[in-house]
Amino acid sequence: MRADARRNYEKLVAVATESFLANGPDASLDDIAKRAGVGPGTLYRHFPNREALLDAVCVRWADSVAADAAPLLEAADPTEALNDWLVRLVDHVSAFKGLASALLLSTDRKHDTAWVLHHTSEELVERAKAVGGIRADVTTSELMQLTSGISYACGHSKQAGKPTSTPERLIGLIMDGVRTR
Amino acid sequence: MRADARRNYEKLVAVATESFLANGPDASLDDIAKRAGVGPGTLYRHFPNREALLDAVCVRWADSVAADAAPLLEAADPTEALNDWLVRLVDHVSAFKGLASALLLSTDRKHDTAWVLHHTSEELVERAKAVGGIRADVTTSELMQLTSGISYACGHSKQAGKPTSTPERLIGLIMDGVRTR
DNA sequence: TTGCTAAGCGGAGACAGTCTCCGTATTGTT
DNA sequence: AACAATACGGAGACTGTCTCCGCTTAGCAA
Repeated sequence: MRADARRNYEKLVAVATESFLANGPDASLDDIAKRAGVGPGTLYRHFPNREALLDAVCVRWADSVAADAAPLLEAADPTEALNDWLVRLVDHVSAFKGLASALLLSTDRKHDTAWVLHHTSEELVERAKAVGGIRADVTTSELMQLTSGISYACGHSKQAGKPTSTPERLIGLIMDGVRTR
Repeated sequence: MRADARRNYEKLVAVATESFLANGPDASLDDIAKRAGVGPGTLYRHFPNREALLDAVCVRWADSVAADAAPLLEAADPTEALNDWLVRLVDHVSAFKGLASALLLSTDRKHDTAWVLHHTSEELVERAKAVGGIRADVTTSELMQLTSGISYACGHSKQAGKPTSTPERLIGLIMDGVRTR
């Protein structure tokens, strides 16, 4: 890859992140190109469609989120650690304006980013199961579905200006159904 | 309202329902107008923007869903009735391609449609609480948030072709956290 | 250095969708 | 039958997506 190509690629991802965050996932691509100081042609060569650009943006995001889990993996109480992780996940996805909620639903090993999140979650789930903290019949995918759903719901009811229950509370309800007793 | 105006209004809602179902919430409005045999101007006078048309479509839908709850209100086991209702709600929202998921998040009395759904749910929740079937600290809004989240997650993971847990299962998990014991 | 070439750039423009304006047509009433 | 008031609908301005292709530039080899 030529140096100028790499430069433009980086710049585009950076600008796109900013713009998606500010204007939601429908931000104008031509506008992103302009802000990055390149023509639309350049943007579309690097990222054939909106999805691809969104993906690239999410990749960077997901890595930083997954890094967040490291301390939780060594926590004394794995069940509480799992609880914390799910709350953080909701917070992160919300902060990212739902751009990434699709990633939580993926179990695709080929899609690196999604896999990182799924895998990280799985480790925490397994640790909690190992100490008998949560039911053995609950799968990581199920928790991811519920978590992404909560992110969605929190994001959208907040957007509508409604008084909304906190992510902590909703994750808490889920965990109440999942914890052994 | 003039007779021709009413006719066009009805036709537009009917065609829009069909088109949104077929093409998702981004279906072309000019195309809907054309199919309804009217000009774009007519569509936009009746419905100043996409949101308004979507709303009108959802109104009809929500009424039919709420009607579905009638028998459940008299069920012998209110807790199971609530469980059933939530599952149906997810099914309905999914069948409606998520067009209406926003409605579940609203607690707005002024928005008739959303209110019908919220109110119906509330009755079922209250009945379940009355017999001590579910925790008193759980609110209808919280259940609606979780339910709409599940609809979202099921819809999107299905769309991505992933093996996905059933709505019954996920609602079941929620109910496990909410039931008294 | 210089010159070459593949890789990359970016703008013009085709296309599709949203929404508005306003002259024309239709309705329902007197 | 005539006349308001109401409603219609198409032309077109505007915005955004995405493609095509002539031009530019980086990187390499002599």
